[in-house]
Amino acid sequence: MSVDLPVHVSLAGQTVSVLRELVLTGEIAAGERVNEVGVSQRLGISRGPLREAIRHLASEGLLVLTPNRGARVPQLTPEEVRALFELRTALECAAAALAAQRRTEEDLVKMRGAVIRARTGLTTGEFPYRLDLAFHQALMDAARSPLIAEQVRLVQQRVILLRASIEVAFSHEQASIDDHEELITAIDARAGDRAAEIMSRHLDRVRDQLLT
Amino acid sequence: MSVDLPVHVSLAGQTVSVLRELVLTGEIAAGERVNEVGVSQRLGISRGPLREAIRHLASEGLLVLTPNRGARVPQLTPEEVRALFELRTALECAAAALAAQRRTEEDLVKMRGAVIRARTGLTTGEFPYRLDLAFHQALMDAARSPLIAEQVRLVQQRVILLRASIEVAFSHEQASIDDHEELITAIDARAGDRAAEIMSRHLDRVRDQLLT
DNA sequence: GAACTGTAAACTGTCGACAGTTAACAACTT
DNA sequence: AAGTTGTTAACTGTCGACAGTTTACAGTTC
Repeated sequence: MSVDLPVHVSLAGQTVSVLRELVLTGEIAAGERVNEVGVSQRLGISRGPLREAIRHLASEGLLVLTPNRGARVPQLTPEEVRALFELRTALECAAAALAAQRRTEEDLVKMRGAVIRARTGLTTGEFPYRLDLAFHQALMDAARSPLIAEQVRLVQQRVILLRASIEVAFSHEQASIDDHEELITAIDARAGDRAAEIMSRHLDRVRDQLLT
Repeated sequence: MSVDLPVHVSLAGQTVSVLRELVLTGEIAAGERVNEVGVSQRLGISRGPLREAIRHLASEGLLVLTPNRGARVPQLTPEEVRALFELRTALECAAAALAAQRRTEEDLVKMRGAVIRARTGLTTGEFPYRLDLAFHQALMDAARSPLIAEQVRLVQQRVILLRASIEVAFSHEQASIDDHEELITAIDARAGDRAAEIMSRHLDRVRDQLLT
């Protein structure tokens, strides 16, 4: 009988979570440098675990390292944003196609639920991108491809980093939800190619929103 | 006038290269554990930089970490190999389609050169996968998508890790090169969809070779 | 002889200090 | 006043040592 309780998480592991939140919420702004001694003292730990956390986030693309000059939060150029979305499109289109092959009825229920919550959330003024992510997450679950899912998660994180400094218009959110419904229809019909196409158009639109 | 000379590379950075080679060549076998004190002494460095290198390779999937139990070289199950190739297919099919859009005449020359070297290399008995990689590299260059290229590099590394303990038959190499020539034809014709299809079939075959 | 318990060795996680590099500022020169 | 050089402060890179955890083994019990 295994009661998985006081899982001792290393300081480095905890620090990864803390730092990630600081970066994603914009508390550490884009372009800002991460001072090792300063942050380690502020967190009450030594530099070792903090360094590990910094390196970890750098490997996720949430920080960029410069030799002898430490880490800073990246501010992407439009060209880099386009490259990021080429990667995202490759991954999520493939996932959409796989989801069309592998989805169960339960997967469809979850995806529809995410869309409904997004529609109601639009009016109640919840964080829109959280609701958007919930749908994409449900779709990834349906695709049943753990490695693609992990890479999608990493890319989406970097997109959130972009959004930290951008306001997205209401009409755009509306259009995204419409895309999601189209996607569900295609995945329901097991039309993989069409699902991939819709996803591609969807992500092109999202990218252009972020580039304005 | 910039003369890029004694670029001081950190110990951690050098160690990443050294360790990566040890893992990819199979000098550290699959399943084997990486002892921090042992390896650091063997390399003549302290545990700090080695730890950073280990974490780095872990983020690339070349090592797996277990809390309080260090790092070992992963030995993938057939299921994990399939998942890895789903990711690879997503990335390389997208790259093939992009290459069909963006390739220049120079790109085509380089890809053809890679195929020719592969054919001659087959008889002279060079490392086959090196020649295979050269083609895929040329294709990635033609796609001009730096982030996809980086991810492809990481996935291919993990495939090399698999190959470290597998012998590939001659006929399989032959079939791969044929696929490559088909790919060049499609990319030459700017037929993105067909290029993606060929790549998909190609990778399915490679995967099945590795799973035997 | 098999299963359990307690102890010791080996290893990972963390810390504080020192060394080397970079960047900013002040003083000096033209 | 602008440019250059020298100095200093801040920060990253590296190291060795200590603390806590895991694992292996010996001893004990049934």
